[in-house]
Amino acid sequence: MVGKKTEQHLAKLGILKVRDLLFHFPSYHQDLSKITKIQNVKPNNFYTIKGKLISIVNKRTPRKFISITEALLTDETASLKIVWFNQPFLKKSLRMGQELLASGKAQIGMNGLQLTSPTYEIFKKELTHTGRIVPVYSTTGKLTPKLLRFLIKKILPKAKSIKDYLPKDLKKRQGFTDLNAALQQIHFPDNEIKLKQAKRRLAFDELFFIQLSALSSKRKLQEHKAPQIKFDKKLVQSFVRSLPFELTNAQRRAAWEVLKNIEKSTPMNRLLEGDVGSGKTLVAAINMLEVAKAKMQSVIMSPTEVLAVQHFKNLSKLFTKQGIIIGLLTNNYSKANKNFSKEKNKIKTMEDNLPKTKFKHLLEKGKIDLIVGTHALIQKNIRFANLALVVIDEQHRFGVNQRKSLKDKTPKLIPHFLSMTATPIPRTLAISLYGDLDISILDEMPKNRKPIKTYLVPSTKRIGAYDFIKKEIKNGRQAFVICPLIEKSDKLGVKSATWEYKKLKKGEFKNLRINLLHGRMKAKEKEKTMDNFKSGKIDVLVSTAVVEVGVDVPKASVMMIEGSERFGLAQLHQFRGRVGRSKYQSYCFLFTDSPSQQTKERLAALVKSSNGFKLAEYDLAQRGPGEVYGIQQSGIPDLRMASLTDLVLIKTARAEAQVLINNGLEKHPALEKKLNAFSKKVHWE
DNA sequence: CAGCTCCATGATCATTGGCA
DNA sequence: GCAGTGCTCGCATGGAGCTG
DNA sequence: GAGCACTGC
Repeated sequence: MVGKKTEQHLAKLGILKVRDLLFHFPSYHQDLSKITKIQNVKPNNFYTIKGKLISIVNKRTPRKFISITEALLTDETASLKIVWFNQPFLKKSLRMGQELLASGKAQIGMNGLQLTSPTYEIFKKELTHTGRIVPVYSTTGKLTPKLLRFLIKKILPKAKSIKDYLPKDLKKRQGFTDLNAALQQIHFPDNEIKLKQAKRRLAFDELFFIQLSALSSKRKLQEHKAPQIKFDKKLVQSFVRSLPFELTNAQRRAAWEVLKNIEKSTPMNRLLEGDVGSGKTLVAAINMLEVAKAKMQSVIMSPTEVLAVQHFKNLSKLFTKQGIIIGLLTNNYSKANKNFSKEKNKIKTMEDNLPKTKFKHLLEKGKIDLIVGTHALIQKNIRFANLALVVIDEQHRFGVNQRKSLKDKTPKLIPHFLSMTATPIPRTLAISLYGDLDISILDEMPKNRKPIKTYLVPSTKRIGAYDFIKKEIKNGRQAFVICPLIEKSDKLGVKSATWEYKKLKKGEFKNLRINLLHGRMKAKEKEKTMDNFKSGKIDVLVSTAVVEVGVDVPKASVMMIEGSERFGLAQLHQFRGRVGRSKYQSYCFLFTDSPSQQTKERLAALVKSSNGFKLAEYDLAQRGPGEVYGIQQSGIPDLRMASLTDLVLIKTARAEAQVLINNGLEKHPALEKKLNAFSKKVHWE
């Protein structure tokens, strides 16, 4: 279809077929449709002018070999000089007296007004590069915007042969244009209105397929059966009562949602969102308890071994009196504890360091009620007797493949799934990202938790902050110092971790044990540093954003963040969550050199609110969905046209997708086909 | 550190006055 | 498969910020 | 000039 050279170039953009090219949407449009009379051209603005070419000259600069082409364009009001660099061929390709259009910025040269390096086009009926609303594409290497426009314009007629996969009645209902028309208009719009319509239609498509794919996989899942775990009110009540603290309302609500969910015979697929410390594990625990009492098994999977061990310890403590057998399975450990009710608060070890084969055997026989482990391990060759509940920590969506791999390990029923994440994604957004999941949110912190005192510190009080840290450390606490960069790439004096580390070590904190942590260190070093910090061998840790999620350093009470304007709110919030994990009052100091009012407001939001969800929403509104922490990892395909902030469109997409699913997709083969292609693209998790 | 992409930039004329 | 014709687009370089 | 499509042989 295209020559091989351009084909190669296009391939770099992922464009292999004509179709891909048609769907290579402009990243934005430039409105060059207004033609200004030369008379009215003023310096330092961008104009499109139209006029006759009355002179064109090539010059050379004396020193360097730069060629300059000067032309004079005249319309009925005046004439204007145009300057191009390094393209002497223009003189040949343009003829005197020709009508030209040129778009560029007007500047004052020594010799008066001129248009510098404008994009130009010989006037004809069908303009493509100027004198209209012009598409601007993302390009690579040798491809230029002009070339791409040329190619696309050439093949645009072929858009007619692509069938519109959206059902007619849907289009009618929503007032959408045809796909063909939308494609025409998205590339070469006739006017703003038609462009908007096209955008809306294409944006809808993107969101629609996300929803459709999510809902259809949700429906598929519901065709399977899951073990029903009867809600045992007394059990839950007595367990909750036995706890040394009270549940938050959010926890009650979430636990209830889950309990009701696993009571059904259709498999649960639910996402539990909650800030660090909001008590997600407890919600899971309540349900795992029920499962165990129903003589079934649950499993909880963590991303790292450290976290798995932490969970193991916590759950062991929690279930002290429940007579549940808990197993831990990681690369280094495999053990199983039984918690007896009679021996007060003592955990009796049933088997420690037992060989993995034996562990697996016990597991398969159903002798272990609750298994804690790492993601990878549990998916390896392990069999369960009757797995009923799978809890996944910090892995937002459980892939179909992984799900399958677990399904094979258990007789006939599909277990219930509960994913937990500490990344607070606003509900509205979460619905569109995780349309196949039900969502529970813990947006409330336990009462006994002291909110972290957060301050935006002016540079004049920096010394005071350091003094404060020293005081805290004297009292046996520890502190983080977070910097946005590793090395000093200071164009605008942004703090870097290495730099800051050196400075502090020599200066303010020279009497303290201080260490550095960043992403370019070797894994072992990182680990060692973290361990040292955790065990209190280090007072101050200077670090970049790599501080591991979920690390628990109880004695850390100060989080100091340099260049805080460079982080998203949600991320700052995550940092803040690393501190204040115990009874001590904790603090967060934000530093910024940015004088901008907007950043100040943003940071002020952080000072005011300790609610991760609110902050994420704020980020969503202020900086757009791309900036919301955690979106990148969500496995959402690139949205070119759609914006995740367009909640109205998301809702309609979801509603329409629901209608389609309910009525049966089979009636719309084109749609089904497209959906399958889409699902294939997305399902690599 | 490398490899890319994105963006801004590139060049000037002619006059004047004093001096040899 | 090869030559001839006619079409469109065609700068160069450096620093910058981003990602693997 | 580089690519490329189209034509005509």
